[in-house]
Amino acid sequence: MVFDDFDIKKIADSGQAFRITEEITGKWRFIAENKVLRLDEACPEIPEGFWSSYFDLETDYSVFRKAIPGEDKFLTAAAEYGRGIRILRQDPWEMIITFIISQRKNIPAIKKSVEAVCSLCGDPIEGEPGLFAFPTPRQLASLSEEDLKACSLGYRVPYILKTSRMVAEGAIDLESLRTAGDEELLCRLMELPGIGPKVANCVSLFGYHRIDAFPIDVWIARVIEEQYGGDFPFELYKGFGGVIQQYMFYYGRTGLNQ
DNA sequence: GACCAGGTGTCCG
DNA sequence: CGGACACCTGGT
Repeated sequence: MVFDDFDIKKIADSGQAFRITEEITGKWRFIAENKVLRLDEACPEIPEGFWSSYFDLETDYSVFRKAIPGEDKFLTAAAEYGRGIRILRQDPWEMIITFIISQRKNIPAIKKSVEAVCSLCGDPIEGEPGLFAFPTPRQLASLSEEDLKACSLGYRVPYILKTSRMVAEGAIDLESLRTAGDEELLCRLMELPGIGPKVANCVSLFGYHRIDAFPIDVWIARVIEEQYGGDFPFELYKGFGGVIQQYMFYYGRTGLNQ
């Protein structure tokens, strides 16, 4: 099985998902769409079906790590350090809003805003008092600017409202984009207000499982600059650059000094 | 109180 | 097309 390549803490800290919470030490809660899963970090039992797919358990990540040349000491270390991270299969709509929110925010602030939005207009989750599903496009589009301002969204409020309206009104069909090519997908996503190259790549990677998508944020840019003199060999990782990106990101942000 | 945080849109050369 | 700049708000 893959349990030598599945690490809840690393996944929670990898910045792909912002509704992961350590409820009690060692006991984690995941919320995705309108579903809740609780896992014990010592012996995680992942149900078949939705959650197995969510954690991408059918993929063998060791294959990706083997593509890293031994001479690349940095990436070799990063991949070992990040072993256990998986590219989650999340909902495209949730990724769009979450990563619009994420711009120029730190992780605690992102989580706070996401939870505020869910509580404000998401459906209550059955059997889970106090927990709410991620809002639908229509639910978000129905909010006022003031409602959203109360979620500490600042200048992102118009981005979120406009994007929600566009999706709710069918100006863009997130489902049909599942079959679009990677480039086409990025272009279509960037037609939405508040989505530029970085967010579009995050949505592609985490929402559409385009594991070749390679979001470049300040951390990755820093790593590429400092470790590769600004010239990263993307061609070595064609087809799964996003997995490598996750190792770089996690190591750059969590592992190196700081 | 200043400074910055997992960017984007806009303007200007 | 590249670079500079403003933008809400809270917090490694």
